[in-house]
Amino acid sequence: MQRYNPKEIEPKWQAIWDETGVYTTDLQSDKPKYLAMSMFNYPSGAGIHIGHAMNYTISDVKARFKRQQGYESYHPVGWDAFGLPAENFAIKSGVSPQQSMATIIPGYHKQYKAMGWSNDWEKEIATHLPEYYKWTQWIFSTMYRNNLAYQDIRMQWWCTKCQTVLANEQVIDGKCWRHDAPDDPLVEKKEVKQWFFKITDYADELLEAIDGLDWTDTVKLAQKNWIGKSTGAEITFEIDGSDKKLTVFTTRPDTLFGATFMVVAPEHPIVDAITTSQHKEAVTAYKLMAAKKTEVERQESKNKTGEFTGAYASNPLSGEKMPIWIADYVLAGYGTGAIMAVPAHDERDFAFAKSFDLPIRQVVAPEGGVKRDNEQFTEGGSSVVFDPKTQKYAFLQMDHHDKIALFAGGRKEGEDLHECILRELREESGLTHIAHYEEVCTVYGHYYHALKEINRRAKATVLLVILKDTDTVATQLEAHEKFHLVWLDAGEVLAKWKATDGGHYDHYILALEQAVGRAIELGYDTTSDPQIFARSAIIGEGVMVHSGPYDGMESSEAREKIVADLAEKGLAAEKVNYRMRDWSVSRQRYWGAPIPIIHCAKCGNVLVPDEQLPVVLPELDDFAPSGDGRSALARATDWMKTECPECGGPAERETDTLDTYICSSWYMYRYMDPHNQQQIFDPEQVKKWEPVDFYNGADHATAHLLYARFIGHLFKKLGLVDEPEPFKQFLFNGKVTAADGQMFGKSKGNGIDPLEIIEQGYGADALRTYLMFTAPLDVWARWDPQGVPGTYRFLSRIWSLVREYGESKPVELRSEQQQAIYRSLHAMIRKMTEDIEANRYNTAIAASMTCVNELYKLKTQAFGQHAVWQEALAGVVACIAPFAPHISEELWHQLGHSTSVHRDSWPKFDEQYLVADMVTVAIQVNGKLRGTVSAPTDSTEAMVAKLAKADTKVASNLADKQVVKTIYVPNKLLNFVVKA
RNA sequence: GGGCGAGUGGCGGAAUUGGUAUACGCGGCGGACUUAAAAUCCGCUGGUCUCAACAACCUUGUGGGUUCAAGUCCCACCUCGCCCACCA
Repeated sequence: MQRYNPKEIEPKWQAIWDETGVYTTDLQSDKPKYLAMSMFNYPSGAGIHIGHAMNYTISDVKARFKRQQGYESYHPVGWDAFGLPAENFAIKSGVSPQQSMATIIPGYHKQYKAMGWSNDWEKEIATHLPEYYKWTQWIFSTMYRNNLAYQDIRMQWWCTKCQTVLANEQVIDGKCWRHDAPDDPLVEKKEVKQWFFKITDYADELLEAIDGLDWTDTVKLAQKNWIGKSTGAEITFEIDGSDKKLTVFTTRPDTLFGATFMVVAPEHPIVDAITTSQHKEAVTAYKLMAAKKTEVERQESKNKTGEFTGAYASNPLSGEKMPIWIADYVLAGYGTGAIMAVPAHDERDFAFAKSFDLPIRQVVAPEGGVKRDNEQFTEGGSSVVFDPKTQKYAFLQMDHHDKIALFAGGRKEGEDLHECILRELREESGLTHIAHYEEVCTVYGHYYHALKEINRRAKATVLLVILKDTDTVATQLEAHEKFHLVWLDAGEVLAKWKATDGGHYDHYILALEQAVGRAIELGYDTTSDPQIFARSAIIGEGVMVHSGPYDGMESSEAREKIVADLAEKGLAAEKVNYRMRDWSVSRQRYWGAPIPIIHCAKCGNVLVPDEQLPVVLPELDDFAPSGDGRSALARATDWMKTECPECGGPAERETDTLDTYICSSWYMYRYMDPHNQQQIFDPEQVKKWEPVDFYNGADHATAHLLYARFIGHLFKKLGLVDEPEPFKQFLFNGKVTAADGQMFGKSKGNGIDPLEIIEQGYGADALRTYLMFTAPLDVWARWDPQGVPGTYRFLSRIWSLVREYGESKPVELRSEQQQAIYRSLHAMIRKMTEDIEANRYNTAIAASMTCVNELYKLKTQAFGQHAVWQEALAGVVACIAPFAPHISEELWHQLGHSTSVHRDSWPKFDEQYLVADMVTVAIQVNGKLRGTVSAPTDSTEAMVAKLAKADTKVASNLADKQVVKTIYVPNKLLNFVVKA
């Protein structure tokens, strides 16, 4: 018998598929459509690697499955050809990127075909070809005409040695990627005029549409985070001795009374106007320093830096004077570039206040304990008491159990709060010799007063009390107060409280942390762990304190009330902010689509008329940036000099090119009408084919997906599409790593070359099947050198089975033999149909393996030419065809078919073959498996119970015991609940 | 620091969503075929105890809980991975 030899059959069928156009999609077809694709490839000299093999096989399987199911299925192919790597290669080698692409891309054709991917090559696209980028430019023009494109000056990285602008990814550890030696200069920032798309206009609708997408959850979350919507308010502050006002954005207007200073970004325009002459020098120096700082430096320095401007703002509610500082932790590009600093409730403000010794005032009191009915409100305080000599804290311990509490009590009518707390301490502990005390925080707590039998809600001010000595006077405990004084480490008590669930001690824990943290700061406590007890900002909701008329309100309520009150005076307004910025679309680079703008001295920026598109990228000899911040195009004088489309006078072309993200943000639409010369695409045709049914990639690709969605939403507004979302389903698939879990990489030299695996004789089919089988698609797969031989063996078994069948003689099959074959076949068809649909390729393949194993067993009974065997083998071949297209096509033909297995061949499963006469029912005693019985399908409980009791093992477990009840799940299990 | 996710045999991973844990594959062991090897085919393969079998008990990161029944649900903890990271 002829052996399974992929080296023979794979090239054979690849050639036949090419000739017959099996994978050519009829975009006008009346069949239901299906469009499956992976993110298109960036062509480089390296060719495809194992990651590509994974990505494209995933969408190929999906496309093939649908094609076999009778869909007009389309698996398009294209090249994301513009971009930096090709340009850098051109600069180094002197070969134009146009020429490199012309040699590289045909190389990919061979590799894609060797993998057996069912691409439609008639509709191939490439973003660097004028016929494509004509429409990329048209998108720019469309943005411009719809007031969605504008020019602005932004800071850009600049390498003084290269005399060129750098992209973010070219800045490595603060230095230029080509000049990173120790004596090379740090990159600088330079102001550059750039083009932007106003994607922020679409922020809200792009955010809202996310929930309706059938995408991997983490990717949806990444989209949301990128957009970064936050709701809050803008509040306006008056500045002392100036008619200028300072507006800030905050999500916590409720903490306004806790604002103790203001911070503005160093680049904020107000800085120069308000800085007093005394502080001018220092502020200017700080601004310079901040401008030079790289991102890395900013992140390295954990300590907050800043400079006082000498100016003061007034708190619009309390009238309090607050110093205005500048600091680079406030970003010019977000909100208004200025904040009100609330150190008690914001980590960054807290750190800043500590650095510069600015006041910290708590205004939100967290609430702990469990809320109960009919609570009585009390006001009072607690004390955290420390003895520096023994380095221990004093607590109360209940006489009868080990509950530990702070000293606490309610305030009497007319009593001073601090007096009250110290009085309670004296009465409960007898401690009176106090060296120092101060307020550390205020908390609210719910508790049950066991002796008075009432529920309480208490507002407690917490004092840190430092003792002179531990001498005591007699305690004055009331009859019900049965507790005594104990000295403990703060860490022990904290651990104990934290271990108690239910949140009963939450407010105590906070009070203890704050108090101990303060004792450490003051230098009294030298033994508690400063990591655990570091004082920090109090984040979250609570009850308002130290906030004048808002005291006692819930913070969420105060938030609205304060904004409303200020709004009446025109000093505040609700405001939504987005983290997302407008899309910077211009690059001072050669290898991209030229921006279709002409600069005229008389008319300003003028759009190149649509009929003059494309603005063709001229071929040059030198592709390096021109040194003045412009691309190499600035040296292409003939190209650059043109006339103004409006006045006909002399004018210059824009020398910036478009960000490659634009090219990739609309390519899916071009796939649907790739050869259109008249328009970007025919809207009617796209409306038939949109959206992409299945899209996958091994990256969150947050920016790419967001930009593509933006284009979709814009096209919807323009009436070019019906569906604003371009990708219906997106699967974020895992990558392939080395066997040891390390990433594959050129530098590591551990790469796996898919073509080499194919060449070794295992073939593309075994490789494809292995990649889809080894792990769920969203899990990172580890490369197992034994894996491909394993799937090769599986395919060989199918091969042998079909070949043996072909050489066999006719046989008779008994009805139960036929049934057994059918049951096995249809179980596989059902499982594979469902699993491939749901992207569970690994279990789909497992189902086909199970079926093949069963057929091997059945084969020993009776094997030979018979309609049932013929059907079973054809079914197996058809079902593995999406994974292993070559072998299945070969065997399909060997089984007598004359048309391709890859169209309209997917078998349907029939439930009738899956219903068994007998089922295995598990028998449990008290939930433990004690045996199984074989019973007719849909047996009654009584019938199964009878069978079960006949089982010796079950019977022995039931002996001497009384059956209390039974649980019966038909066709599944019977559970006897017994007691001795 | 914040967010998300995951811990199941020697390994990659299954488990119809609360109902027989370890499907399928890899690896390992044994057998058949062969002069022999490779290839192929068949069988066994979670642990403890045991020469072996039977039986029993244990087992889904750890500890508790809910339930007739928990890998699956709830609470706490441990470990790992990923993404974001001064966004007010």
